[in-house]
Amino acid sequence: MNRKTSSANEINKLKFHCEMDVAMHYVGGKWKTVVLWYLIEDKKRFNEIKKLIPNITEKMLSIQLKSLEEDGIIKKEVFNVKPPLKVEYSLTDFGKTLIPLLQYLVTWGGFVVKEKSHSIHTKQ
Amino acid sequence: MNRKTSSANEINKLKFHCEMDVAMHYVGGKWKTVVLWYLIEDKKRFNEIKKLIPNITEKMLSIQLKSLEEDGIIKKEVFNVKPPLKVEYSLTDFGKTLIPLLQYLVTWGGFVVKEKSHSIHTKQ
DNA sequence: CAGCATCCTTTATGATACTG
DNA sequence: CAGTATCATAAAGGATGCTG
Repeated sequence: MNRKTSSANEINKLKFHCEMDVAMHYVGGKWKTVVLWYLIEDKKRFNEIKKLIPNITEKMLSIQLKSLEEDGIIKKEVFNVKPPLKVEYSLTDFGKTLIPLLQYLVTWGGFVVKEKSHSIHTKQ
Repeated sequence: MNRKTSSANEINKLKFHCEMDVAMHYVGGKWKTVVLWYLIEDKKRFNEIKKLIPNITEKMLSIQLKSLEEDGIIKKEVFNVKPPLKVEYSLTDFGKTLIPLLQYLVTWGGFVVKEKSHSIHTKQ
């Protein structure tokens, strides 16, 4: 695999130094991977996601959903115009290409929790 | 896989909401994955990494390397005490468990660059 | 229900100069 | 060579109240 990534990539006016930058643009930050994780299973409504992630604020959830939608990772469907609104979020086909990555992240995270809780790992 | 992650995990005094939080703690941020990517191949010196990532500042590289070392992902070896110093950074065994993830990230990033540059993907 | 607006604090990142 | 110190901005995150 090529590590000599001296040329910059450009996607929608954004410049990236390397493929890693590109990937992290889509899944980086504190919340995106968590939100996406809960959308793998099935489409969900705003408050469903909110309840699944107790410590996220409505503002942050709103920002993440908007960002993911703009990036084409998820799609938003509005089912009625008058309150109470019904809105559903789901992965796009493009977003589904992230599933293996999300699964690996969760698996690795779980692995680390086990390792660390058993104090197998120490600082080197 | 279990998505009901209501219980918090704790690693070295840090609390995490779910496995995803844990994983992102180790590889999140703008630089960590990039730095780690260049360390897969072989151990490297500070200025070697710096040259491979032209737009990183010494300060940021220093912060990332310190953080990765504290997390046990990389190890630092100092070979002489008097300037000019020789310091080498390399992945620990624990850090090497991240390699598949890093490879997937780069592969996915490359895939996206291709897709987007061909305008196959549009906002939904 | 599904958000947005506002104000605020905390992290992250950056530019530049300097040191053992 | 391998960093640190300082000053600064930008981005992320959060609390609270309000709205169509």
